Amino acid sequence: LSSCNVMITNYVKRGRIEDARKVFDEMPERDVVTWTAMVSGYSQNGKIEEARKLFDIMPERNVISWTAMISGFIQNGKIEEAHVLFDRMPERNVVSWTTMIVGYLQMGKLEYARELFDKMPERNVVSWNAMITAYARRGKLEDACWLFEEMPERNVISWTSMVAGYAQNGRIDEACELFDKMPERNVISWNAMIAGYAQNSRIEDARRLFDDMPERNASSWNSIIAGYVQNGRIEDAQELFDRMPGRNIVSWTAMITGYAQNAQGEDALQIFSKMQEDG
RNA sequence: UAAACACCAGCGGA
Repeated sequence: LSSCNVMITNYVKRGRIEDARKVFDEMPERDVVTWTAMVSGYSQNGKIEEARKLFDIMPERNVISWTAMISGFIQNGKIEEAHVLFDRMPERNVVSWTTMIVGYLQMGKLEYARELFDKMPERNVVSWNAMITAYARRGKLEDACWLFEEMPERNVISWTSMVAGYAQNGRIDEACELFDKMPERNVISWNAMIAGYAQNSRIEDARRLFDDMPERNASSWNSIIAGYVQNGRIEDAQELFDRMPGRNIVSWTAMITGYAQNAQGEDALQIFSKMQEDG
């Protein structure tokens, strides 16, 4: 039973919902985890009606099943349906509340989300982070900051959200100050800071951070490359591009548009053919 | 083994 559940989970993760369904159909017995995994799987693959169908006929539901269904509606832009279920569910936990709040935040209804946040019986670090991120993204940095200071504990996501918020709103020095104070950083924190510098024409600062990073992913490389491209430093971009391990479609496109914008149509075309050779 | 949060990385789409 649980090995079938694992298979379903793995298929869903890889977007192979039909295969998941096959396993589901052939199982001799199913438990609430099985059903919930399928509901979640259909939701994540945009098949919300199918998810709802299963949800309605599943023999038993727990708070996770309800929340999964709510999350499905939200992911598919149906906030009202989500709220109806939220009101109807027999018990709600902190995840249910936070899911609902995120739904409203994604729709830009910050005031209403905040009401729910204030009303919820208990909050955890994810609830706080969701609010902070939404405020920060929309430039309400004072609100974000207030919550950030108010929250009982902060994790790397809380810090990164604040840094990204300042960086995205052009308050790059405040972002930097916060970044320096971070108790721990991961590659996403570094990337947020690098993108902030690159976007504010502080490409040298971006480069310095990039060189100091303990580890880099494709996003790190592409951010710095794009930064050079945007500042017309196509040779520097090219140099990094050549050194970059595991170039992806984003890297290639950045370079091609870089050459195109610099009226070097020939080079752009050359890169394009190289990309095709590379597969 | 099932539900919620952070990097406006390039181009494009509605």
